[in-house]
Amino acid sequence: MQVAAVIVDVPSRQTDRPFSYLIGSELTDKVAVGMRVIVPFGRGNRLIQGFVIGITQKPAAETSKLKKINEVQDLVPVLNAEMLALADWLAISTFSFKISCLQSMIPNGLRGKSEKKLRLVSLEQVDPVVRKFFDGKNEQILQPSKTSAETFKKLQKARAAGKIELIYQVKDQAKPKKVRIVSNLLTTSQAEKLKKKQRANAHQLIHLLDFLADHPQIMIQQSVLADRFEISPTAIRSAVEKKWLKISNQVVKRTTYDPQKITATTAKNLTMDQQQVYQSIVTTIQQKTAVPFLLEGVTGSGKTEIYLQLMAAAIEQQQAALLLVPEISLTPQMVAQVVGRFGKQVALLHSGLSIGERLDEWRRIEDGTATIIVGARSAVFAPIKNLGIIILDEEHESSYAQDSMPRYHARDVALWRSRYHHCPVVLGSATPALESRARAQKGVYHWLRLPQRINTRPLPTVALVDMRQAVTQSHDADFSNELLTAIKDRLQKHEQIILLLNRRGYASFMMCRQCGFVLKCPNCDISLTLHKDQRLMKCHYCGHEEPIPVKCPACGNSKIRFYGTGTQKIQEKLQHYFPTARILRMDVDTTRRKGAHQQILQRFGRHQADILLGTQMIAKGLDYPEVTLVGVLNADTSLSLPDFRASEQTFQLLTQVSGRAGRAEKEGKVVIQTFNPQHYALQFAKTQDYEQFYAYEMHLRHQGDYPPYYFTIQLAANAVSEQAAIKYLFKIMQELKTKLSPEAKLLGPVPQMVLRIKNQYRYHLIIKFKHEPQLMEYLHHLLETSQRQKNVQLIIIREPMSFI
DNA sequence: AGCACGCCGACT
DNA sequence: GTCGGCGTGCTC
Repeated sequence: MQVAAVIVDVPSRQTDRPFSYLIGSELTDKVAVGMRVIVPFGRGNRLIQGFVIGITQKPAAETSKLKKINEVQDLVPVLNAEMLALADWLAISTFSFKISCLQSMIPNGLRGKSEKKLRLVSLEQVDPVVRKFFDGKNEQILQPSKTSAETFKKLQKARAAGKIELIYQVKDQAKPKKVRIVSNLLTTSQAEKLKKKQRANAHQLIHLLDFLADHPQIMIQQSVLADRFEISPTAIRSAVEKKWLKISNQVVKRTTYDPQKITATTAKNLTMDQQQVYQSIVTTIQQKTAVPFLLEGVTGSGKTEIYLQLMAAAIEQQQAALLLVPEISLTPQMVAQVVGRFGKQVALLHSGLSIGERLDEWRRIEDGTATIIVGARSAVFAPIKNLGIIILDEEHESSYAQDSMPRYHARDVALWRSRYHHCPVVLGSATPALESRARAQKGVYHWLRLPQRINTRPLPTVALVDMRQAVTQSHDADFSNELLTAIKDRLQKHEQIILLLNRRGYASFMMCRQCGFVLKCPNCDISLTLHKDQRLMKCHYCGHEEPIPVKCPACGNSKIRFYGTGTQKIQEKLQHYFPTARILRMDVDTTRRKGAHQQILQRFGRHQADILLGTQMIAKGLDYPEVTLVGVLNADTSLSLPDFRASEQTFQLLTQVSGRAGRAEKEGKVVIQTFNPQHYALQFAKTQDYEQFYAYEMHLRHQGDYPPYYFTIQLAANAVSEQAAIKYLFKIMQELKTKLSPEAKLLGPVPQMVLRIKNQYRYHLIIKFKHEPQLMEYLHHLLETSQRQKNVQLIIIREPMSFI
């Protein structure tokens, strides 16, 4: 008998192992490793999705107790041997559930959605609430979020009484797209003849016949016919009736860009520096060796052109290329560059795609139609079969690390795949992550540098403004006179301005000036954030929201104030200073709608606004020649965070945003406002000297025993009882002390930055170590046994982004 | 995660 | 005496 090992879609510690299912005779030859199946699971035999990770032969005697696979969802496996091996490695190295790893490798559209359908069996003596739920129909899908607790209970009761039947089903989320294809049934001479017969005022039909005469036997999408050739649907309908045309439905792949709208570009000549870098890397493509490169190149040093030519080299060898960029850098500009060079063999994967578009792009990669793959973090799992090169641009970007299970870093996955495919990886950045730069130092990565800007244009001048003094002059804590003067000057010259509001670890909250009361979330230990546009106070951790109070909930006084600088407030101020300036604001509020982000950038690019005001998201990958001034309003809010990476992140942000000034003919200026002008991160940002920053920061990391000198692991314990969480971690710490070598360091248990979230107390323990061969195994053992510690949930995070 | 089984309080 | 609360433990 054939038995399949199935990883079921139940993300929990206890179900994180293969379950055996019988492959019924009707499914033999239809089930293969890597396919999605639907299986009954648990006592109620509810149907859920699963992945087949192995098939074995078993004697019939051993299979009597096994359940059978219900259905096979694929004709061809969605996961190949590489992906299954990668999932194994990912699950182990990131302490994640296997199912979470597998799910993150396929497009969302292939992820089955479990649904519960209720069927009314008997109409006799049915509770009115239940009757209302079914609303005249005899089947209804149960949506727990939309069903009231009362209805829920009544439904359960009716089910127990046998009046309702519960049906489980698994539904696909994406459907293939069908389009209407118009086929011309006329020959040129027929069309000409018919044209002469038309009445002179039948403009539409004559126009259509002209087209048909010119394009005999053409098959074309109806929408294209309408858009490009301006043939109205009415004319098409009447032509179909006249049997000139035939319309049929055809399954098509949705496209995410239109190559015809993008101008083709050709390879540019490389400078000597670029040529050298290119040569070192291209050799490893040709020799098919897995060499990791760190390409450290200042902004404007022409990294992108090298990427494009390296990808072309891979294509020349009949291999595919993967380019990873941070989500926010995946702008139409960026896409146009790649598509302009490679045309329709480019596949794009980013969050702006619909489920269906994403599925189609994934299929194009999978079947080998697309060989140049550009995408954000999760594109690192693109099902590319024959990889020639992987490029990770802006490799220091924290968005490459996923902060939910599986907590992977795209860089690590890229390195793994490079070893699997025997192809090089290029990690590119102007400001590499310290870890990467240190590895280059040690020779783990092959270090390449581009120290010169391509046109030898000087970097923009950077001015640090000491806000402690500036405030006394301008009487405005947000704008110094120096910045205001600079803005005024650029506005007069019709040049553009980018203003960055560094809002990391910063939000506007409510406080009573009478009694000092701060409005907090009832479930979490965090103050609620003001969302002016939605007229709500919101909790960013659990989603709790409540109306904005008009008087203090504690003392009833109406002297309440909202603290913290929001982009909205800054925009109002700015408009007050410069009444005629056109200001675009980009923050979470204005970009919530899909595509809004791109829209704002495009408007700014077309110079339909003078000032772009925004948070972090405006700092990346924008290249607007008209921008000659970049202002950073509050450089140090991110510095004050109790996090060992605070300086690094501040330096990277400031360097990056500075690079936005003066990219073309005009010289750029950067004004950075700060309350800590003497801080080294700001001083080095002023001189834009990464190497010096690196040396200094490494010295501090060494002193503080921080990464990259130590590896780190965070053990987080969440529990309703504060004592239980502390006690559990304390027990682990005692045990760890006996297992670890003396050079390993343990910190904690200490409360996490936000002590309580969703009514769970959160503590953690940090392990810093250099070489502990037994540690990973012990931690996995810990997770397996932790399920018995019912009241405490243990989460293990390898190399956490911060310790707070 | 769900779902059933099982053991204690407030109702007919 | 039963209904139903949610603690506990298992899912091929």
